[in-house]
Amino acid sequence: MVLSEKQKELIEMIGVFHEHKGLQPLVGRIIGLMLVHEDAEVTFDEIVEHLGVSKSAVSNALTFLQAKERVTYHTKPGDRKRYFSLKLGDWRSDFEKELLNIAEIQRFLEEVLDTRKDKSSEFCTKMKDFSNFLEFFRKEIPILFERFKKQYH
Amino acid sequence: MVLSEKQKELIEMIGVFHEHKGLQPLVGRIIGLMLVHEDAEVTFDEIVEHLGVSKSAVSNALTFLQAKERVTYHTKPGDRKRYFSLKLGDWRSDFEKELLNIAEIQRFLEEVLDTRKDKSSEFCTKMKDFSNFLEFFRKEIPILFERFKKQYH
DNA sequence: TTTTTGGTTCTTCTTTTACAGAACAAACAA
DNA sequence: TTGTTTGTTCTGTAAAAGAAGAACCAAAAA
Repeated sequence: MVLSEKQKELIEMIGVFHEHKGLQPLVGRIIGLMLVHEDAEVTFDEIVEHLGVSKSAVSNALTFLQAKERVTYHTKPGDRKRYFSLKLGDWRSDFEKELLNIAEIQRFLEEVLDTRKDKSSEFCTKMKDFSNFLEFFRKEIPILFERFKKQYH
Repeated sequence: MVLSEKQKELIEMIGVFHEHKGLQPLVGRIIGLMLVHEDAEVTFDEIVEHLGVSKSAVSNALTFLQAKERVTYHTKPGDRKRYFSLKLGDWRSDFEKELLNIAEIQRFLEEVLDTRKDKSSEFCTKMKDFSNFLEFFRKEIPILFERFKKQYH
């Protein structure tokens, strides 16, 4: 398959987006390539060629993506190549995990509040306020997912 | 002020938490120090001493935190020191921005869907499903914040 | 005026990241 | 058997990150 300019551009944009989330550049671009690839799956060689990187870099990136359960591969009879693709099936739980994770700061806030003597200060009130919201948020997220499921299926 | 073991531990934990979000180590620890500090505000020197880092590192970290509007300082009459503290007042909009930002991937998903020929494939269906959820999510987040405000105030 | 305080900027150093390239290995093919 | 395909692992390295230390500067104090 040959990539159009538009596709190459999308790969870069998706790559940068994932870089901002702390993933290494190549990892984000592999995700981009898998998303735009017409077969929705790519071989090891295709990654090497389309992204112009070394085999070792690709091997490490794929190992990482599989460890994080973002990618799997399957094989085809009479073909030794692996066909790597995104585990898009899990987007729901992945996204939920991500949301709950950013709310993890609540645990630290509560611990900090425990250690503070000025419980009724404006500072503590604001922290408590935020902590309460995060608690609320963590309870509401699963409900939000449920509502979506019912509404759209 | 002298920090207890518990407080030092909290600073480290809060530091690591922020490192995972892509902030540089010292920045996360400064946030931790400001959270546990009994005055809820720290001077430049206190940061240098409590965290055992150089003045230049502290200067750069504080510049960064102020640019990101996470920190401000005020001064006291007859005292040349700056008292730096967290801008905790904005937690609500900050957190909302963070949530909407992680939903930004939807934009790319829609663009990818545009370029794909296999619109009715399982792959595209799942992407569209995710994209729909993200749209739903982005609309619901502000509502969630509103509900919290009413419920707890 | 000179000195001190509080902080910034510039240069340098160390460590880590992200990748390249070559050697290697396992499975299959000839 | 020998060679080929499909990756993996090991070693090296350029570049960037993160911070140290010294020089520097502006405002206030002496």
